[in-house]
Amino acid sequence: MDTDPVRESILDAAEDLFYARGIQAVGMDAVRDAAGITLRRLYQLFPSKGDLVEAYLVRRDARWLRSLARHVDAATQTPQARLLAVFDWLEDWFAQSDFRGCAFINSFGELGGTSPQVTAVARHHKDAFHAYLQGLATAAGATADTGAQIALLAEGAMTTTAICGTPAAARQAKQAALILLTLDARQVASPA
Amino acid sequence: MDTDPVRESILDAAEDLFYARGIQAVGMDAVRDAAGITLRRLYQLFPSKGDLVEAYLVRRDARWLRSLARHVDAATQTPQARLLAVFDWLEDWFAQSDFRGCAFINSFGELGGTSPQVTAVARHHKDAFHAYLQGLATAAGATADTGAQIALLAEGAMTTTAICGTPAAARQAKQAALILLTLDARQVASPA
DNA sequence: GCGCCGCGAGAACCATCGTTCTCACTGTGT
DNA sequence: ACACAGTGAGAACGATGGTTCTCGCGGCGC
Repeated sequence: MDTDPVRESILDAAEDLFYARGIQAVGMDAVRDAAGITLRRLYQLFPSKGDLVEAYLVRRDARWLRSLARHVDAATQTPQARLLAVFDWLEDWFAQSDFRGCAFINSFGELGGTSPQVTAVARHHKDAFHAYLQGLATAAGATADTGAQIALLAEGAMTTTAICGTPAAARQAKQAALILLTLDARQVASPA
Repeated sequence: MDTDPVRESILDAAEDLFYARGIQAVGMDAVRDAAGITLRRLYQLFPSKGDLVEAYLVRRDARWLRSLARHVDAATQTPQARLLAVFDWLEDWFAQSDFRGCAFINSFGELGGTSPQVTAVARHHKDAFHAYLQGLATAAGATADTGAQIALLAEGAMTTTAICGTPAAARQAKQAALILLTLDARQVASPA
């Protein structure tokens, strides 16, 4: 059910195109060409472009978080290392030649003002990502607030890398996260 | 020259619409209606939509940074307070009812993949903002790297507030910035 | 063999949108 | 008074893109 190969190849093509060029800049014809199918089949599986966009975002959300979690789970030395591994994963992602920022931030910027569906998926994705980071942070002995702050660093690194093209942001964010984390664990800073 | 009232009112209308709905979702007719002028005048002042978009972004860049700098200059108690005032200004911005994130992040997400002009203005804006923060940070006795980290917090707060709608991000970012700043000034954390 | 259902390929349709053109009108210099 | 330059209002044009339709064909049950 979740593994219809035609559906997946359509979503593969749509993801490449939407992520690289933006959603509105990609026509259904381009998706058809890239997927190597007929327009008829495309509309049978996704009755409208909005459905295709939503499916693209939903699948990317699930895969993105799963890939991150796998990388984090691969570095299970300490709870702190798990949290910091997030930024190594981000750094690898940023280094990919086709990196163009967070698909959900981009989609929200493009369609958040007019499409409640896109807004909902983007919000769901960010909520899940931030909750995941807060879980890692609390597991490392920090407060949820520190987890939220570390999430802000990760978000900032994504957009900064995308727009400015500087590869330093991931490492800067990691270093800041380490400081916030160790400080919080030692409770050096007094709470606001 | 810089103060043609018709030109400014067109840019006012375009800014409202582009920022609220996204650029591609706003037609030139909508700009004409909102500005209360004729299409002919519109095209006399901005020969193409691309020109209008670029002028919108360039003006917003200048005004945004000027408004921020004015707020910072109004709080000249200490160099540290100046840097932290940035986050108070952000919090005020985030609280505005029409807040929909950073116009440059949004525009980049929408058109960065296809428009070099939009990419260039967005990059210029982010470079200027980050340089400004790094200047405030070094003035407060921190390193430029700490300034860059604080910039990541600010960027993350913008997108998180826009997408998740949580009003806490500005304060969380401010608190994290304070920690990074004081720690860096005291050189408690060893560099990576 | 023979209807018939579903498919592939692509044209067609319809709305939208960026851009330009028409046309009637008005103010102005002589 | 009159030629004329520029304007407002809106139609028109051309391209694009989402969506649907046509047509010819191949497989499948009787």
